[in-house]
Amino acid sequence: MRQSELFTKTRREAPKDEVAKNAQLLIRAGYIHKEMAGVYSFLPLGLRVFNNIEHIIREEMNAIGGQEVVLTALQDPNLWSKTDRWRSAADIWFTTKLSSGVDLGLAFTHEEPLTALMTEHISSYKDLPKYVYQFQTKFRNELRAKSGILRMREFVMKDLYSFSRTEAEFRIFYEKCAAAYKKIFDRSGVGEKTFRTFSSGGSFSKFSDEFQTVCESGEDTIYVHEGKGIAINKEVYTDEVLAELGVAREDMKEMTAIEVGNIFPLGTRFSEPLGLVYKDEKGVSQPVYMGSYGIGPGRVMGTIVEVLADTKGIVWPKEVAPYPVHLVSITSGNKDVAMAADTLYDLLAENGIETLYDDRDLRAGEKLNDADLIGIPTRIIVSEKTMSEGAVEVGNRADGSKVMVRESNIIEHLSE
RNA sequence: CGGGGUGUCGUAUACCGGUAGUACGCUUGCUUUGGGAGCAAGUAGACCCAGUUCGAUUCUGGGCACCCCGACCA
Repeated sequence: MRQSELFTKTRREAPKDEVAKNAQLLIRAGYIHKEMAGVYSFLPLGLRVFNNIEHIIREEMNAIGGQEVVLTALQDPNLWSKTDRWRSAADIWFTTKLSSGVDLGLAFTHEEPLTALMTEHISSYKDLPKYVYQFQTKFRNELRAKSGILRMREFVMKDLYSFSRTEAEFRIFYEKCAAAYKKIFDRSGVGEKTFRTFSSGGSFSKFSDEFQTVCESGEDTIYVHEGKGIAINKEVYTDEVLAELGVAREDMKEMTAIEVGNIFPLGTRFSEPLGLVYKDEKGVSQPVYMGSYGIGPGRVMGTIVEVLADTKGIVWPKEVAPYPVHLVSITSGNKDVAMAADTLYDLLAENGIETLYDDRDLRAGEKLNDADLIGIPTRIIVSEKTMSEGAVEVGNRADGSKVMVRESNIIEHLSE
């Protein structure tokens, strides 16, 4: 992608009404646009990052047997009445009406519709277990949207639902999914700071596991045992829980964190009222044992920015970066440099290396500052200086290191 | 939803009961060119509705929007 063609522009200053680091940097670098409080559009670079995160999640969900679907955002209140959630969740619903006057809801989660849907496909123990997931827009009427893209009113969530015969069978998948989540956060570059955290189960169950990324701008307080890698959410931080997890209060460190994912047992909370049952080996009807597993790719994106950005701008890990390589020409008005950079851009493309190419006719300072802000991991600079050495400069955004690489070796160097 | 705050060119800011200024951006020209360069000439602005006033961007009231703290958060 030639930067001269990219419709988004960087900004020197953040909008005055954005305080969250993630929003300030993502807006300045042209990744997102604020539509209104808690509602953001994703622009070309932002969408690429979002898609990369989605891709990681999709791969890991497929690897544990997930089957992808897309359910609807418009929801039938009748279904929600069966689980008694149409009214109980009223404060979070965005609701609307058909022209006939019938109430509709905009989905804020999908237990009800998916459970109801599965009754058409699950009837025998032979049909289980099954794992179904989607990336879908959720609408939540949060009383207060905040923290940029960390808490939005409209956002995409990956939600997976497991359908198992028994609690024991459910538990096996639950642990598999926890391991998959670990991989997802590792690949997203925040693995080191993300803890599986013992938490309350909200209205669904006694407990759940949240994945909490330690970060100053987090909303949650957790207690971490660094040696054992055990973390407990403040909401369930009791002597009883400490004893159960085999850790002592004095070894726990208080930290603030961002909840980037959670997994929890649903039991038969939804299968019973919605009639999702199967016949066991003896022909006896049994309710399906369910679990729920969520990650918001947008929130992961914001968290990466919060955790990894430095004073110059965003720092993307390789797998989520909008482009792996940022080619920057510093022409100083020299057409030969521009031509050499064009040639290198073509070479990279021929070798399947997706590149953001800053071919704009600007001074070096502006281009380099923009590159810092945008945060692509590898930067290649072509200038009079590098040409005189018959090489290009390859820089690392994260640690600031630079090496000169002969142009004939560049592809080999990048594929290392 | 309770409390607090803020609305001025595209962005960030200043001042003011009477002519709204600056920087960046953008346009044109010249110079410059490895860390947001210089000169010159342009471009563009008071959230909305009332009220007070000779006159309101400024004061008052209402609305709307946004931000922060709290509560809430499958």
